[in-house]
Amino acid sequence: MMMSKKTEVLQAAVRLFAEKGFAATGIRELGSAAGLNSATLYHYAGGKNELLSSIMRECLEALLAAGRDAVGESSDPVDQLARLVAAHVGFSAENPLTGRVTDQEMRALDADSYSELVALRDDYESMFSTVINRGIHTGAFEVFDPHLLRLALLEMLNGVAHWYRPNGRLSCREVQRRFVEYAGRLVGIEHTAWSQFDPEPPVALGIEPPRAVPEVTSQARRRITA
Amino acid sequence: MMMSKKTEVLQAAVRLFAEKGFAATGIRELGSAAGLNSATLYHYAGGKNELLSSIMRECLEALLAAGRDAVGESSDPVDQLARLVAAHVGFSAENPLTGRVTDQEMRALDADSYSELVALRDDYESMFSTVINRGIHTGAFEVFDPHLLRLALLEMLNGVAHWYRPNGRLSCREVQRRFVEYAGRLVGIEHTAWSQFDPEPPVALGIEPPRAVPEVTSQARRRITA
Amino acid sequence: MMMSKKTEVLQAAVRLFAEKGFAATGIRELGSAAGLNSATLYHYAGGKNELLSSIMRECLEALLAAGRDAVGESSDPVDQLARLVAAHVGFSAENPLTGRVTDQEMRALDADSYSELVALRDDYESMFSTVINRGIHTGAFEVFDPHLLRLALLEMLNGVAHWYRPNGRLSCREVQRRFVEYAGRLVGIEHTAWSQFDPEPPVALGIEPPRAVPEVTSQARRRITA
Amino acid sequence: MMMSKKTEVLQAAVRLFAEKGFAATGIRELGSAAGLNSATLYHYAGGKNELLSSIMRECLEALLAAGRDAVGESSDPVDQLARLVAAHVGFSAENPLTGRVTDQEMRALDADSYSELVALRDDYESMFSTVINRGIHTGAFEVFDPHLLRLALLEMLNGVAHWYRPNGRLSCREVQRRFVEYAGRLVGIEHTAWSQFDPEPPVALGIEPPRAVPEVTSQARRRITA
DNA sequence: GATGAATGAGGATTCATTCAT
DNA sequence: GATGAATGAATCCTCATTCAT
Repeated sequence: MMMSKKTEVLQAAVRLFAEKGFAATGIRELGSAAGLNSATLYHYAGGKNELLSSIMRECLEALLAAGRDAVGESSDPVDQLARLVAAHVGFSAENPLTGRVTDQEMRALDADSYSELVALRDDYESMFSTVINRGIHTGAFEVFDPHLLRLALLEMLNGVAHWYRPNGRLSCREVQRRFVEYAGRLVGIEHTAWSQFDPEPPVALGIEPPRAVPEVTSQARRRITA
Repeated sequence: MMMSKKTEVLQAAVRLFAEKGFAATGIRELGSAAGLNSATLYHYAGGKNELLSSIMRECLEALLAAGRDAVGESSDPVDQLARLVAAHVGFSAENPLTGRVTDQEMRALDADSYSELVALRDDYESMFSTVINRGIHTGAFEVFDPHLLRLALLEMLNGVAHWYRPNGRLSCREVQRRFVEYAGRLVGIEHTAWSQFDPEPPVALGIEPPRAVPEVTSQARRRITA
Repeated sequence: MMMSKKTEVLQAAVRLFAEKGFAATGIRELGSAAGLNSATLYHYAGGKNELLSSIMRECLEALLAAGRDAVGESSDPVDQLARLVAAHVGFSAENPLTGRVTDQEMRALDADSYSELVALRDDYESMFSTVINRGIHTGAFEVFDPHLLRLALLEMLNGVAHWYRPNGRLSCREVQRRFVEYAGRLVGIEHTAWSQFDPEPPVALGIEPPRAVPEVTSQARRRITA
Repeated sequence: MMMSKKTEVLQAAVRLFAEKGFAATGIRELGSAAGLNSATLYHYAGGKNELLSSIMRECLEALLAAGRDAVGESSDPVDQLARLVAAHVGFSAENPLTGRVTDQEMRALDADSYSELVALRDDYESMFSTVINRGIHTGAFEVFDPHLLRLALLEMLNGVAHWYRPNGRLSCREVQRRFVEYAGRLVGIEHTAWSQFDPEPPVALGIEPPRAVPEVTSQARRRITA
């Protein structure tokens, strides 16, 4: 199936913004990465700022939807946390570049987009607070300082986008399961509670650039770390 | 005591790089933030790139030194991990802007500085691997996938620089103690093991800009998160 | 016939480089001399260095071609020398600004262009050596120190670009014939040998700026020297 | 004997102006080449422009004096021409850097210095005109177009400063004698007329930088051309 | 005599963006 | 849809020069 030109442009933007940063990426660079004249790019995507806010909106809306799905599946906080963590990790592993851009380039947004997108992000993060608080309330979790823990947990999860490599040692599913265990430990749950848990496969965004499929040589394999 | 002009320049640079990013910060902006003509800035600090690499070198060397001190205090992996975590958290809380710049702007470095500073960072991170592996070896830790856990732990610790506010709800010392507990849970240690632990107060870098002491209004208080 | 914009730019550059020197000519100055914003200039011609190397390449290639034509017309060294001298003088008189720039700004070239263009120049100059040596070998020339003579002769010929004025006392053709006589004397040939010689009219480069046609006042006439 | 600091500064300026051109030479560069802070340089030599005009004044006055000496030795135009040529060649060979700067950087002078120094140069060059015209008048020279010939001759002589290398194949004295022969041919004199001529050794200017004495290896010797 | 500090002006180049074609 | 041409503003950095010490 053909990909729309606009999607190609967004993919190129995600790739370059993730690699070099928004401010360090030129609009001609973006154009030529998408096979377009820089003027044509305006036709498809508007200026550089709109490109960025489109990316972040797409990312945060998908993340929010995934989070809502996760939480909606069950009313048990233990289950909800597992699903939320797995969803976040899966999302980050499947869309690492988009995730990194969204995480790091908030400051580059113009005022309007900033408030719009911060609101989305806050909505998303509040789901974690809710679940953690309910787990404590039900006695399932034993947490030192839930507010602080939410910050710690989210940073740990966001970090996945920093180091995950699609052809690394661990599959996405394995990383999801490990992180569910880590999260469980952080909230004070026995390991056994998760043993049956089977994470949902993550959603791949249309704007996440395809991973350059590497020729897997033994040398390359050795360098891949996770 | 007077602060050297060079230090003032570095502080201004840290503040702006942290706030807007390296690429988005202009050299005139840096100059005027330090009360200097942009040309004079070159007299003290060389160009923009040297400014960045100076900052990161200072940061990583101090972090490495703090890490070595922490590990050197004891030969018990449980103790070493606690000290390492407390040192990292303390460093990040005391020098959040410097820490964020160092974390996020690696990609902006020229080739030479990049390899120099990556080497420092790798040295630092390998201390965590060493301690984790020793803890597993002695049976003190029970870890699912130590390599992955080190990644998760480091991201959680680095995150402190993202959200810590000096006048927030928790003091640096309190955050240190909490994070030692979190780290302990991640490696599978009983709470009681840490109960006596008293973290070292962190080192404040000369280049970390002084925190703008806020007038504490009720509105501001509401925005402060940790 | 319209002249291409790129050619206009090169003409402006030749004029300014000849008048003020490469280093003393600003890029904004170049732009406005060509009726262009300095940024637009980059669109047509690349940076200042490319402008210079384009000029010199064009000049040396044309000179080399003219020299090869000259030498190729005959196998008699006497004839070859006459044609070579006439070609060089004609070229210098027709393209004095381009010639001066090429002569004087070698040192301003970047390393790559430098070696490329020095090679062209050496090729050109070696034609003189060859002809002089052949003339000595056949007995047509009687020369004290042929190597030194080639240096002296070439400087004399290059000098034409320093003083020639298109509307001066002597036409290009007259200067050519005189210089053929001078060259003949330097290699020890009787005057009569050249009497029939009729020089080729020189090639005008597209990048040589058009001579400002002067209003011929008596004052101006007095200042014109050749 | 110690050299005055001012002389050191002028030597450094001559060397750099000759090598890179006036406009491309920075004042800090000049300072450090003379072992001075750039501010101190102002104490000894005034600004960049004064440095240049000092150099050219020194050069042209010495050249003019040498020319007057040469012409004053005899009243025979044949002899006068030989002495003038020898003096010019000697001067150029002994002071090539100063000579090149003086020749090429006229355009960089401010208006006042320009008229002053052009006047000196014109005085000097008019000596050649005078001698040539007298030689023609007495029947000693047979010249096609004396005005043009003066131009040709002077360019040939000035050229010496472009290629002469002090440790080259030919000594200064040898080059002088050859060029007297060449000049003689240009004005139509029999070789024999010069056979006894013994050129004066040239004057070395105080501002001409000392030639870097090369280690004379066979390889270096091969690269030296004249 | 000597110099570090300081600066406004200007250096070359790239920027994001628009618009006529 | 697509693009070459165009530009003002901004980029980092270096300039020659002055002056207090």
